[in-house]
Amino acid sequence: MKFSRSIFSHWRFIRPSGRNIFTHHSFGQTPQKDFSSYLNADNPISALLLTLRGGIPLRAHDFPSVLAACSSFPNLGRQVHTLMLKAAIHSQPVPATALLDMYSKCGHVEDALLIFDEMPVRDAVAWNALISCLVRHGLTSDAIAAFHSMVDDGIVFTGHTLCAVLKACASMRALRQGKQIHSWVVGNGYSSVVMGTALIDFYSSFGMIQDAMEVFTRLNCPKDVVVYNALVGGCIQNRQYKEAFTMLRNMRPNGITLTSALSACSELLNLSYGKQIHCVMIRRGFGSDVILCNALMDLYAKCGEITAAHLVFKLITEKNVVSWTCIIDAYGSHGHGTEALKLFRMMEERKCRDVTPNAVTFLAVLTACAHSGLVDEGRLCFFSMRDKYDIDPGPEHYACFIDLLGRAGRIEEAWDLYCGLSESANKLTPAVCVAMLNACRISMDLVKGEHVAKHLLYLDSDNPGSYVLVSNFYAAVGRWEGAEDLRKQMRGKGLKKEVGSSQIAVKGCS
DNA sequence: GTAGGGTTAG
Repeated sequence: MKFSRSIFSHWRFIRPSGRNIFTHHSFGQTPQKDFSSYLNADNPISALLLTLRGGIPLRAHDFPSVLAACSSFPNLGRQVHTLMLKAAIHSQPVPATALLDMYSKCGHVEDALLIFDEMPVRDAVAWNALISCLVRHGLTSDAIAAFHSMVDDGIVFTGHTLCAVLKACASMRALRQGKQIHSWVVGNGYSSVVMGTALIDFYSSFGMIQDAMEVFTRLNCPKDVVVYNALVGGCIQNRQYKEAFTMLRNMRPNGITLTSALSACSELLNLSYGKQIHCVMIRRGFGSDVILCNALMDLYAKCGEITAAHLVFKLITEKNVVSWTCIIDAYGSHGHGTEALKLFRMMEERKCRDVTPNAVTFLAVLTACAHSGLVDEGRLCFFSMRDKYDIDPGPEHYACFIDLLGRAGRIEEAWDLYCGLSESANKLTPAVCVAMLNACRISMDLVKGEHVAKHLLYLDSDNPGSYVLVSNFYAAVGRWEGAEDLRKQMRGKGLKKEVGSSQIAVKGCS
């Protein structure tokens, strides 16, 4: 790919650090040496595994780092808890706080709270860990209550406390209280880059991007990539794309920055910036990153660059269900149904864990069949959802399949499906009715069509689009008086069909 | 031992 001028050309090549905690995982002949080297090399999981296999016991001060490494492995974490009980150090503030945090990060809130309850002495860090745990799990009012209890207990709160409370304020939509924290932070010299990030995130969540920018500008300490990302993300969430791209030009991005940048490109359908971000991804060693590649692939496909989308797909080393769904949808929505089906079969053949097709994948496959008129393939796929994958087809799958049958003139088969749905009211959605009505229009079936039309107008009586569709149906089958009557009903209700619109970036970013 | 950034497919 050639780019005349890159907006991101000065971004330097830096490989992301991706140290794997299992990298040094091999049990040598000298466990004692391995044990301490694992701990020294910050590879606590391997040290823990040696301990659990009857090796050297962990020392009291080893527990916090081992627990921190267990935050994605709850079963290991529980085993560490048992070791702590045996060593009678489970109630000491430092290891107990680490234990609380481990349970919190593993999603075991009840266990985390139990640890806190059983702590005989609770210092500020223990309280902070508790408040963070409550905020993390959406228990915001409990978090605020805990903050008050902490103060009541005479514990002096810290910057950590205020960051967690600020997050709670954002999710409770407590703007005034959050602003109070801001004033307090400024007045008492609690500013830091972390606090600044929390404040930027807080103001962004209220759409107050100017205030977020002011926090950033006034930040009187070295700015790191996280605080930049918070502001870039805030700008994008608040649709301030120009500001976001200006910031992007003046920073050194990491994977998270690029994720935000790609989401902005997708929102704007801006392929030019997308291609430049693609170059940066390659230069910075993110060329195979599954999340970034999926987003990029989708952008290429949305912009009609199907070959580029496929190239990106091929480069993903660990393709997930989203990657496969994306590429199937890319081909399918551009009328390449056979290619989409070929990819779907390749996906099925993989039979790997995590790459099993899901409901979204099936929708992509059905859409692909519908766009290319592949009736038999579509039918096979529709029925394999339940038979082979135990996925209950949703109304969107029915709508798509009925549409496919309707276009092929298979009105009776479509009707049978439609009638079968009448028993489950939640599946007979306006979209299903629209698909069935179209099928009736194509087959000029007045009786069935009138039945469907009636139901559509019952379900979607305030949607002008439904009246237009029904009116078009009557016109198509030659019932002009019916068509005119519908238009009159629509006018009588004061409904007006909105004019369709679409947009694509031609120059610049907005 | 506790705090800050994003999450991709319809």
